[in-house]
Amino acid sequence: MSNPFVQRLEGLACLGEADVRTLEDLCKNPRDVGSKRYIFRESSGASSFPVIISGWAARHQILRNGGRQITRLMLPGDAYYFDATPDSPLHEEVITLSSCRFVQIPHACMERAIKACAPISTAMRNYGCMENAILSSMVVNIGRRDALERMAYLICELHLRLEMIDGAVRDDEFAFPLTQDDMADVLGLTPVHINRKLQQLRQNDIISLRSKRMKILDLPKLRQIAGFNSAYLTQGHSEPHREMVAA
Amino acid sequence: MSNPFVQRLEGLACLGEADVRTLEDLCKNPRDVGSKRYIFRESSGASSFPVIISGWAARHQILRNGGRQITRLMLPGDAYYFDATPDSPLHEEVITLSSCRFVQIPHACMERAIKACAPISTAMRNYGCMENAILSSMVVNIGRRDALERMAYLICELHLRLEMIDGAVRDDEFAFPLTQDDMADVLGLTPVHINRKLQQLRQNDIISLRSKRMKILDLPKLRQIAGFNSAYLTQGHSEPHREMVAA
DNA sequence: CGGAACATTGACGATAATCAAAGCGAGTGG
DNA sequence: CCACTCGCTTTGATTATCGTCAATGTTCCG
Repeated sequence: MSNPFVQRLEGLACLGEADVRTLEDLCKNPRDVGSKRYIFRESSGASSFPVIISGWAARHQILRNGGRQITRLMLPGDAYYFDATPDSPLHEEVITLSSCRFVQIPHACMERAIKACAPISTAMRNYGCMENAILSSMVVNIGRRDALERMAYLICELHLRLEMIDGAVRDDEFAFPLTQDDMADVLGLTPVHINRKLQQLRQNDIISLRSKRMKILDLPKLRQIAGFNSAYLTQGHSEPHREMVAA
Repeated sequence: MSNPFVQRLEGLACLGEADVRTLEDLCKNPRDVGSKRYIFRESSGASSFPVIISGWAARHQILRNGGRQITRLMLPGDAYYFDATPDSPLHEEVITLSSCRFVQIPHACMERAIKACAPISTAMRNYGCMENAILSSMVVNIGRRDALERMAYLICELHLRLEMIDGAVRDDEFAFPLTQDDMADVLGLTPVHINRKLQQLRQNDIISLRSKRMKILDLPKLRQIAGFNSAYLTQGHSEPHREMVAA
């Protein structure tokens, strides 16, 4: 199976054979770690950045009151590529949410690759834009949707992102390593509340989630709750999830 | 006064004289518009992107229930530069929040500049990373801080961003064109709630805000409430704003 | 002067947080 | 193989932050 990071970049710019080889060179010597391991710690002068090959990870920040917010779920092919010359200290850390295989790419090597290959430069720029778009949608999700909508949206987003990875989704079913605590920290809610809303989705036969496997039973309804999908948005102002059974 | 966009990019990469000239060429023919005008509408095939020269603007999304979330406040020098070849439709629009001067840069021209000048390419890549960092901090802010903390954080962030622009801040005082409705849509709250929390900050002599001018009276306390500032974060787990007078 | 947009206030309601306890399930060690 | 533990999930009761609704005030502008 080919490298998901390379595949990702191929989707973001037109790469030549030489570019692909250059990237694959950067991804040699992957490492394996277990769940809940830090693979990037706050340290401004970090000289390399992690790229996820398999498994899930997350970027998060810890607040002074002990609160935690995950800012980005990292799926296979995702990288924590940041400003190569950061003045501002990075508050974010990267932690694995499942067993993971990942590579550490030295910044200097990536810089070299970017200088040498224009398509790689374009791909990385576009990667930043894509991350940006996902972050924007997270802001909207957390800022303006209620708990049920948020959760539905998250599931829709993950479903879509996973579909773009070889063999990650089959019959709308996929591995889902997040604990309810993790989901709470993604969505800005409490674990207890997550639990209750999950059950609401389950009882309405919209999803099933057991032993770290998620199956979407009713994708249209899930998307409707989430207000996902541009098609839905442009269909005019249809009503939110009124027809759902009350909890 | 020099162009704030060029200054911004100069802060993000080391530009040569030729690069600066190229960028200044891109910024010819600015346009002026009044407040609450769209300067970028949802339209996937947009051929140019806006750059703010003076005034404030915002990227936002409108939800199907009429809700609105601002995902990014755009200050002078900020651009809405997105993926040059977007497959996914853009849901975001850019609206001015005050009278604005801005330029529209054709994507093709920016592409050409990026191809021709490596430093510009680097600067734009870093610009994306910087936006990313701001968006991450917005996610944390909205996801895990209460209303008062959120507002304090927003003010701190804007103060810091404005300080980097020539003449925008003087004695911790600056133009602040946001209405309370705008602030609500930035912070994921309601206007009524914004109003009450603003008063809390005013009554504690932390800020003053009158006729679109913000003055920070007690920056340390404001930052303390917000949990801003890495210095503060690393000072150990000090207590949140307990000493504040209850509303 | 009149109107519109924006800000302020109060009363009430609802969503989500908090606290606390019990249940479940997978892996570990005796 | 069973008891035990640990992490995670589930449940109930209670609290509080924030939202909603509605009315009044204020400021700005033509």
